[in-house]
Amino acid sequence: MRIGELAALAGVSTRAVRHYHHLGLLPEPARRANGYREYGLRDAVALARIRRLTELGLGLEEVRDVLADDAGRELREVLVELDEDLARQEAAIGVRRERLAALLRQAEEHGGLPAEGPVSRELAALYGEMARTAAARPGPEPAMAAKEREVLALIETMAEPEAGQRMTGLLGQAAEGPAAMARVYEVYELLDELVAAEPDDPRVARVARALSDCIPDAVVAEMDPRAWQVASGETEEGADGFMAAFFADFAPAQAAAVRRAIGLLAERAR
Amino acid sequence: MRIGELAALAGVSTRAVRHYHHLGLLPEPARRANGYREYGLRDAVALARIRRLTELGLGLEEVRDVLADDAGRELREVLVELDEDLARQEAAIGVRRERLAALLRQAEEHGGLPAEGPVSRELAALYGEMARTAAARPGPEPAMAAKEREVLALIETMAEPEAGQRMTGLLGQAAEGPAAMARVYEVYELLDELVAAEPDDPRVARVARALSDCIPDAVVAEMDPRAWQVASGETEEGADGFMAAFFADFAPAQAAAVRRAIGLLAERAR
DNA sequence: CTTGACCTTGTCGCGACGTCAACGTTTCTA
DNA sequence: TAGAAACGTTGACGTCGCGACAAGGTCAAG
Repeated sequence: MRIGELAALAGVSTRAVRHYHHLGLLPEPARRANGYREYGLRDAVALARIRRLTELGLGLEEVRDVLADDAGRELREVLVELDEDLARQEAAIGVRRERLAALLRQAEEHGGLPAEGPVSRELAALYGEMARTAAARPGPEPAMAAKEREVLALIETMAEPEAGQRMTGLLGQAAEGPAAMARVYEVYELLDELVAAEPDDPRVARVARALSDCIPDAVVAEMDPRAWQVASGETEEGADGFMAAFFADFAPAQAAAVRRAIGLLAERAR
Repeated sequence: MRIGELAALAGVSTRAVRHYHHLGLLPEPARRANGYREYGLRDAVALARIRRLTELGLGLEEVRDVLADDAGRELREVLVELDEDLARQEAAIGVRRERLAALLRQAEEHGGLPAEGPVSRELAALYGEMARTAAARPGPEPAMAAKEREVLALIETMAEPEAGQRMTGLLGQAAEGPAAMARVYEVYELLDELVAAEPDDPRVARVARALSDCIPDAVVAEMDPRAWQVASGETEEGADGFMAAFFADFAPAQAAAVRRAIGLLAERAR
């Protein structure tokens, strides 16, 4: 047999056969006078075994080890290990398919794939409300509003879906209705004015109070108690660094205002 | 944020972030005076979206397309396609795991993994019988015996398990018992003598008859009718080329003897 | 003699980064 | 104040199982 016949017999490519030679998986056979490799049934048997092992999912190195040791002991271990690996892969694929199915279902129920733009329908609704409010107000939209959208999107993409959507839901409840959202926008403008201020600017306290006043008591009562630690700066170094990034993205005076607002909310929660 | 903080926030490596920059997935942010990249929450949002898409299994090129088009239409198509792909992978893994489980089960029932050495327990038994016969006979084992083992192993590794094991079972039945196997070994020696003979050597006919006489009528009756075509040379060019390799591995006179033996069996089958 | 199907060796490419290398910057510590 | 540890920068190579191509040599048939 020449290499093409051998390869066809085993159902692999000639390139693969040469590759196996190169890796030492399959011994190089004798050559004809013209340099062609000359194979016998022995080689077909060996190649078939290689192919069966690779089809089981073994890497070529593993196949070589198994063929070399030829003990049978090691093969069993490798196969068991391989099966565990396959089980993990299968589980991972299952998870991904479930998430895909969830995404596609959600996309059909209310158009809008969560993987892009606003994540959840709650957040999409909030974005819509903000857009309407901005359109109804004179002048350009406050820069703070855009930043707020970013923060919310980040929270939803990074936190567990449950927690993220709960938070968005709370905020949507806090700014429910055009009037409430209009007040929020006024606070955005106040925050915008702090962009170049010092952290000890007297306006910081007033903005913090205005921000706190935007949140109704019902919402404050349901907020995550861990949030109150943020005001004291405890979480800045710990956890996932999210809050650090959050505050670092603000101007100093803005960060101070937000921090103090959270402190006010903490007091109200008690 | 510097790149390490961003990466930690999103749960990826800094290398991955730079990779995304390189591919144009994530825009290069402004640099500090020292050349460090400076990131904001915007980038964290973008990176989180990239990560979610890649975790769904999209390739980076696909992610870039999706982010660029931002239509949502295309994303749905990609996701559906991806789900089909995952389904295929899942099925393939399932098949592999089933085969693995079958292998391991068989290995426990009677030690000996089919992926190495003799394939089935029938063949292992046959090998054992051959070894005993060879030990009981004077002189070295005929070369033909080793070749026979190779052929049988090849058949079992390449054919469907069912057909291969049936064939081995038949042969085991044909050479059942020490006396029968001893007669087979005598035929092996006759075949060995033909290694340098011409195809028209008068011994060819006698060897063919001896070979045919080794197979009892009960076995002939159960053999695959397609085998009879082999004697006429019909299958040499068709099918999978296995028979071509089979005969090519013999010396010309040996091949002729086997072919004529099959012809004799075909007559007996009628 | 050409054509086309085979064979030879050798090298690059893929996908999503990991992992040096060789160097500069910042920050903590003795 | 020096040095070390821990960051950052760009660039290039390694991974895995071959596929694809280059640039030829060999062989049977028309």
